[in-house]
Amino acid sequence: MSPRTPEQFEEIREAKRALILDTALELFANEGFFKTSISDITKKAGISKGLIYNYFESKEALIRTIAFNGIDNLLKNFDPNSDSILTKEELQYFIEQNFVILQKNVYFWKLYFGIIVQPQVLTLVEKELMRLFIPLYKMLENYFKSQGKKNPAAEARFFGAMIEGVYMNYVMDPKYFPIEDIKQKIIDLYIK
Amino acid sequence: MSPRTPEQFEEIREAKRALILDTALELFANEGFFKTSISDITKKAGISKGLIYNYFESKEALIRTIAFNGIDNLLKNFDPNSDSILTKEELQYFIEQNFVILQKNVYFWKLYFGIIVQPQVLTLVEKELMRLFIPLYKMLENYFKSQGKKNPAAEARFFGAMIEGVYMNYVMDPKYFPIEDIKQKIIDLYIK
Amino acid sequence: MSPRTPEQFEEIREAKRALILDTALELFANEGFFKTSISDITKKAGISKGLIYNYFESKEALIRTIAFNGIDNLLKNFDPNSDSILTKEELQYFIEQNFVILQKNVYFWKLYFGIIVQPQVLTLVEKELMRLFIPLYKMLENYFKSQGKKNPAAEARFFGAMIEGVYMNYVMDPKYFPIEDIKQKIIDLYIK
Amino acid sequence: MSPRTPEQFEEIREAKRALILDTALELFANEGFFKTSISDITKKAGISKGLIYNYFESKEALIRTIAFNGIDNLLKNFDPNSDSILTKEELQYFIEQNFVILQKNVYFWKLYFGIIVQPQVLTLVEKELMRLFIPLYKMLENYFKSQGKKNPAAEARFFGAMIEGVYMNYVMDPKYFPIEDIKQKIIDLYIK
DNA sequence: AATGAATGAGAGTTCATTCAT
DNA sequence: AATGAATGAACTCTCATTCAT
Repeated sequence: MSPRTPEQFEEIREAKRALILDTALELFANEGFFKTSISDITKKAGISKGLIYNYFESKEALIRTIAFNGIDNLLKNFDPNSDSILTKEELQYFIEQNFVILQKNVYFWKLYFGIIVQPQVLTLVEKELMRLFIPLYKMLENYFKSQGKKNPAAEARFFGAMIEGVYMNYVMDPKYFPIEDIKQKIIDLYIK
Repeated sequence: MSPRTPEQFEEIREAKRALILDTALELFANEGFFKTSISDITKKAGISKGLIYNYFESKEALIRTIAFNGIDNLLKNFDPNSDSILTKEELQYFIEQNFVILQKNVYFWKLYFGIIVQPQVLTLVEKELMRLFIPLYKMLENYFKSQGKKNPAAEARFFGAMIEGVYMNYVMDPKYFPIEDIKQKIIDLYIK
Repeated sequence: MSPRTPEQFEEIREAKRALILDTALELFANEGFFKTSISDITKKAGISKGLIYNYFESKEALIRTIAFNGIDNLLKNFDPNSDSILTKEELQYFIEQNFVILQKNVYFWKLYFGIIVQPQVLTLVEKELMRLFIPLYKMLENYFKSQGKKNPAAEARFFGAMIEGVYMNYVMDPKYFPIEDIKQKIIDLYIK
Repeated sequence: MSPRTPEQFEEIREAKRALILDTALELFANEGFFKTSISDITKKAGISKGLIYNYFESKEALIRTIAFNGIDNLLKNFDPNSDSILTKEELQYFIEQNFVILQKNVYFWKLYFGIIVQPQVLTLVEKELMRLFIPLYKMLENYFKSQGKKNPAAEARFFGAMIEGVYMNYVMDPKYFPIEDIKQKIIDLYIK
């Protein structure tokens, strides 16, 4: 008869919040942000339409939260120190980590591509996403400079574009894309 | 004041059709398919809302036409003969052609990425787009086989993914992406 | 830690009830009935959303209670005996009392005008409000009749309308409305 | 078969616009702005829900248009020249005009009171409404000054408040409010 | 061939109210 | 007595599409 304790409420909130985020991520990733209605999300999550606004201010706030969560989660796995220069072994580890992360976060990467290819749509999110990759590019640039490359910035951008292309092809067709062979190919290319 | 000949009518129709397609392509590419309303297109094209349905059955038919036109236009520039095997010189030409086409069709490629990253959205279009690239992949596979590569299919997919990654980075940031350096880098990589 | 007596419970209930009524009055008056949500009230009162329904059946019941309380409180200050006929001195006192009450209950009067100008909205409340003014009108009518006025009913309604107009202007702009001058003007007008 | 001429379209638009404005004014006046939904308006006007947005940007734009139209229409009947000073005869005409206007625009005045008593709701409209009455107050002030009144500003505000009170009582109960008697009473009061 | 007024389904969002605790 | 998560109906607004002219 007595009300739930604040801790109980907090538990409920956390669980429900996570349910909404997970459901929304899956739908946004698979169906696209615009094709996914709030109704779609609440139906799949088994909650009422109103409840989602108890947890998120708006549909855009929802995707922004998802995007930032994803990036946070991502960067935890990298922690690139852009000042120190990578050794070849560390680059190999970095590449391999990339593939681990890719395969563990397919939904997130689908969403990521859905966002970046429509810049005007979610400007804020997109700008933030970009900014988060800057340290990674810096790190790569430093590495290529240390390797005596003539144009380390271009090398870094090529590396990034290549990885992004591989990511995109994988998330679009994870079943048949020869991800292992391609990982090996990239390692051979950069680690000799 | 004399009545128009059937040929003149046809000319007018063709011009209007092209106007609609061009306008829609630009808007779809820059603003995204969902953010672009039929009204946006007719306003920018200076025509009435009804007229667009005189030429296209629906908004989806419109984007499908644009996508197919783009692909057609694209393949004209390649005309890959998947039976004959490329020489190294031909591959170099193929790569260079790729970059020419990329830079000549930025709008189309923006649209392309907008479409493929949301498969469920425009299933038909996406399926067709994929199918059109099969001969190119076949051609690449044959080439890598002729070069004695162990896994020519994976090599082809890697090549395709890499190109796609470069394309995507270029269309998102054509001003600063070091496209020339990267073209050279790819040529060096594959042509030695 | 000793259990509370029934009297203490009653005290707590009364205090909570008053808190809700005061908070709601202020918000209804300043922001309007429709613009004020139950959430707004509970937030400002520092209570939970459920609690308000422990004290009031519905949002409409809440405003109805507020309106009736206000009127009760008002009439206590007048206690017009509609049978006995006012002297000039008593009318002057009545007028002066009016201005005291106006300045002491600005929130209530704001709410009052918010309610009466939208009759269909809160029919019940509005009907009740009207009914409560009948004795005042009767009293005024009697007074004007005793003063030999040809049309005492019209005189009473004019008096009422004038007062209402002054009230409305005051609550809308209490800082700059020259309330004292106007009180004097009315006294001069009716008391000679 | 040929499309309507621009003139025909203009005619249609004007007629429909007027229908929407009239319907909305009646509903806003009688039921209140918040109680009246866009659906209520379109249902009563016999049009589809979407159409209203072909003519007005939003519900607020709709009430703003109605309010400004009403004021425009009103001021046309006054055209107060705030520099020249009214004679007694002109003041009498002004008062009589007031009552003509009141009785011809009952819906507008209901709406007017609905708006001004909820200042926070439609700030913009309300501010504008107020501004439009300034010349009238100025004119009254000048008149009372010319009559040798000690406090012409307060006299003007009292006059305005009294008129407003009468207006409000009339629109709330036009059937029984003794408007003619009260008009005479005011004329007697001010014209002697 | 061309117009744009009109439709209506469905979107995102709000909020009075309920209810398990 | 008290909590706040949860509901669902109703809201404002959008937009692809239709159709009379």
